[in-house]
Amino acid sequence: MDTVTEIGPGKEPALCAACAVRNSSLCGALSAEELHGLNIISRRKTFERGQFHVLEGDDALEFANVVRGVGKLVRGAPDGRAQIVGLLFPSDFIGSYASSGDGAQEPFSIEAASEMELCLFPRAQFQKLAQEFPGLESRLLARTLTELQVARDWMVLLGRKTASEKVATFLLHVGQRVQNAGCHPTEGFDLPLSRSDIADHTGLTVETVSRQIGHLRKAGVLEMEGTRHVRWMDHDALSDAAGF
Amino acid sequence: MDTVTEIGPGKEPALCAACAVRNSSLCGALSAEELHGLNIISRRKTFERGQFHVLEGDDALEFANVVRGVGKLVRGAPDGRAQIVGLLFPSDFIGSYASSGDGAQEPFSIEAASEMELCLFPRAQFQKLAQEFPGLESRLLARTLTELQVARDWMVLLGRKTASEKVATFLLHVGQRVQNAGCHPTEGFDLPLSRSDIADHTGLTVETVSRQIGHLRKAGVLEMEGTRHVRWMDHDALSDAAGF
DNA sequence: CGCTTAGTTGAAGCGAATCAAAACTAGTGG
DNA sequence: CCACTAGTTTTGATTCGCTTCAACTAAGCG
Repeated sequence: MDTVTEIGPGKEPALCAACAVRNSSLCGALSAEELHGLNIISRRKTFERGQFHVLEGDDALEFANVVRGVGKLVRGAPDGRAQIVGLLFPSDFIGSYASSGDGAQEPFSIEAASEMELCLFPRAQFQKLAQEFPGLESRLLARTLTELQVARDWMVLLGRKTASEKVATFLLHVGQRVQNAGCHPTEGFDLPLSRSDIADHTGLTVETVSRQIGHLRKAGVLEMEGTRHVRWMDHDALSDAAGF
Repeated sequence: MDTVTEIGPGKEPALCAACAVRNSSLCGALSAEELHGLNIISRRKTFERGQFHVLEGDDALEFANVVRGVGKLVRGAPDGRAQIVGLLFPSDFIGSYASSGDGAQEPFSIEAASEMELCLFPRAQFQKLAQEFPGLESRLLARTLTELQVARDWMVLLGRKTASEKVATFLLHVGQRVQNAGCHPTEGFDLPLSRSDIADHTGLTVETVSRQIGHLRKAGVLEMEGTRHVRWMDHDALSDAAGF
């Protein structure tokens, strides 16, 4: 549960042109020249489950793309309460990019939910690139708008949905995201989050999450193998259970 | 409770250079030339309390700036449950601007919480302007990032705060926003939202909101005149009650 | 002044949290 | 391979905070 400075294969030179998330990430729209600019300033870093990329309140020094794995954006209270305000999947961009202003603070911690690989860009250098290539900023705006939409959708869940609706919605969303990443539509997937993470994302407790998953299984909406693998989901029934 | 097509003073020509929110809004960073471009395409429209600017699912045809009053971003469920996912104060920008893609749908309804005046820009024309003047897009990005931060902060409230913390936090936030707009720091203000709106924003019921405000008053944290006017707040005590 | 809507207050019920413990998993070392 | 430990998930019993339902009060408006 500590910040990682150097792990696994450690720093690796980035090879943007051959990158796994090249097309779906921010980098997708860049020309060869622009891509080269990114290539020079980027480096790879791997995180094991539970390790932090940044901590709430740290100085923001880097931007990043998720290359592999799943991450959590966590806001924590001193008394132990925690809320996951967003999930990070491959090709997602990390960091509150604003063209002006440096000395920014990280608004939440970023923790690896599974083994996770990031492609890091030093803040100042990335900002300079973004000013040279306005296409980068456009794409950042589009991504930020999507994130805002996702966040507001989740606000509806947190404010107005019941426990069972929350869990059903969560499974539906994660199922979609995971399957998009893997590109195989209907054969099950591994949940990237623990029960405790699901609780912190849905505003529930571990016990309630566990019970609600149990209900969905008994109702035949869902079939699981172990605690993490979802074998299949009745998408329509789950969609009903998710409730609007 | 219907969409308004033409009301009050109705369409007015915009006079950007003399606009009340000229400096704090998106328009603040524009040159005389750019401002002129906006001036030509914009028009003013006034909404009475309860009237809608757009409805969830409508085609998105316009962007706007809030000039006066307060608005609500509302997502509603068929069964009557509603969640306010954001508030609009003077100088706030309205509309999910993405440089590409037209045919967008409004993701939520926008309703006037008090009398409200907007400065409207036709979608296509505004997009063209934004492409000509990249400074506009930069500022849009900065604003969108702020909104995202606000939304995520609110997720923490919805997911993990108690009823009394929610209400205290709400009062603190609205107090700040209203006083920023008016620029008088410590002499009380009018709540722009009804109890029912507060409930829909905090994920509570009207009754609970009412009771919690009552508690805060009895505790001497807050003094009110009627149901809408806050005479003064013990900022420190309220901040404690808001809880992190 | 009566009518309608908004806000407050009280009593009862319920959904999710809390508390407690058992079942299961995964990792470690003998 | 199994015993041991630590962590996660499930299950059960109980409690509590908020909702629901209902009545009442205050405020706005013809």
